[in-house]
Amino acid sequence: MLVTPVTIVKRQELFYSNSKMNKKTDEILDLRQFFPYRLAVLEQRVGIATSRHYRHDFDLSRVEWRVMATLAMFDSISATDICEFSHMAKMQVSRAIARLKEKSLVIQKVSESDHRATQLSLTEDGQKIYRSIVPRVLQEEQAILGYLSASERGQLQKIIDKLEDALA
Amino acid sequence: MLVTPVTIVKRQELFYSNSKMNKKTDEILDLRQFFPYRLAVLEQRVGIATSRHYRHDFDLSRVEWRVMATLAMFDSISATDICEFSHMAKMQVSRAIARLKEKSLVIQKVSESDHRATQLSLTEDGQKIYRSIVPRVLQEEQAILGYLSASERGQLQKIIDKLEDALA
DNA sequence: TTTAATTAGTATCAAATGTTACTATTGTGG
DNA sequence: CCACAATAGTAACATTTGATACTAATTAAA
Repeated sequence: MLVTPVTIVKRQELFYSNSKMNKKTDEILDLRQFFPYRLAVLEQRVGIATSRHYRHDFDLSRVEWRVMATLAMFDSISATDICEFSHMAKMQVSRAIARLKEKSLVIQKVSESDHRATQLSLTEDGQKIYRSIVPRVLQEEQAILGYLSASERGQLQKIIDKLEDALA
Repeated sequence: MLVTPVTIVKRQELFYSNSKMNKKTDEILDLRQFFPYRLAVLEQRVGIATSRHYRHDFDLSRVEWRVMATLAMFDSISATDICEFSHMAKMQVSRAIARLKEKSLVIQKVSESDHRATQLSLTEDGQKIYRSIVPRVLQEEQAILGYLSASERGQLQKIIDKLEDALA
């Protein structure tokens, strides 16, 4: 069981304030209030809760799921487009496609207009699996967001929008 | 360059509303509005921005950094306590400790009271490096949060609190 | 006590991931 | 045209990560 931290620096002001951040440099950082850390912990938990629905039951990795979710949004799309759309590196996407082809969930054919590129799409099986996953992850999302009030959900969306714009 | 999605389901209501989530199941999920996905993308960016300050300049992995940050908060602590406090698996922590010992940033000695357990602490060098990192990551945090208004930062903190309580 | 069950930490092996470089194809400047 | 740069996708290698199982030590149970 964990004892009490030696020195917990009060960082409420830091988190809240926008002031010029020149506090003493040799202070102890309280990880539990450090935004990047909190975000990482939260993301991990949300990711675990969500990925159950495709990993456990359909043996899909997160990258594979994202590729499928991207393909479902487009008629036919190249691997590079998937990278751009889904914010993943091309090697990740390439490998995910390879596995999805093995599982016959995705078809890949050389593009007519550019013989370097390929056109990808979900197979019937791929679509079927996709359609079974969607309501489940949506329900999971709603379960999680359900812990927030309606106005908090609005705030959250706006905040994520802002941060993404800023960090893009 | 990416073409327009075939069918973008309007999911604003879903994201905002708390309603009973029985929409048609065979809809297309718009990844870009799906909370777990957005959170993952955001977390990745924040993580990259933050980790620059210890990875690039001190060759520390994220886990190593977290172990150090945890050690800095306690006089002397066991590996298991680090796991519990920092939300990491024990194998991750064990490996991070091994590397930190190689770098002479951490000392590990067998606990007096329990000869299975160990007591860990930062070395002088470890403390020195820690103290150089803290102001940098704090500044990075502030730069990121600086894109939000003061009230938004407050909202964000409250929202993370709520979600973490719920998902714990 | 002696035995069984639990715990702390690590070793080991398989799987996933990152990095670099390669092949094939297309675009571009002379 | 032709040489050269840029692009799409993959291969190959090194490194990291995850899962399992193991050793040693402690606790609980009979």
